[in-house]
Amino acid sequence: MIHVSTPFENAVYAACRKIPRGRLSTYAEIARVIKHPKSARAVGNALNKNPYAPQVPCHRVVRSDGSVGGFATGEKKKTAILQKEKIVIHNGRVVNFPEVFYKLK
DNA sequence: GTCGTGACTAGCC
DNA sequence: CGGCTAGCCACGA
Repeated sequence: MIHVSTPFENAVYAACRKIPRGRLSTYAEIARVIKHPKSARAVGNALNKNPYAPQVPCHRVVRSDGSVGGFATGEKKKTAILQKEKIVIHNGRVVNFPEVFYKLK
């Protein structure tokens, strides 16, 4: 039995996939786009399952305060990938956060 | 049907 | 700047 994504999760993945390389977004932003502005936490849960990885760039989603946040395979891994995408991270924080931030919708 | 948990957020000290 | 609290939503047990 394959994992069945809920409409909510599907919406999260769809929004996340729109984030271009070299840019990033936040859990709150995705939550806002999918019409669940208060569900940033639920968004994190959906990305944690993320059956579409690495098709869905869930690593390009960080916290609203600019900190990297969590990652299924480790926060460290997430940071490494983001740095590959030319995103500058220092001490677990996105240095130029407002510059690389990709506003959805 | 109820409870606990989590890759969160905004507010307050 | 850092730490703590309450509120929020979806999901599994």
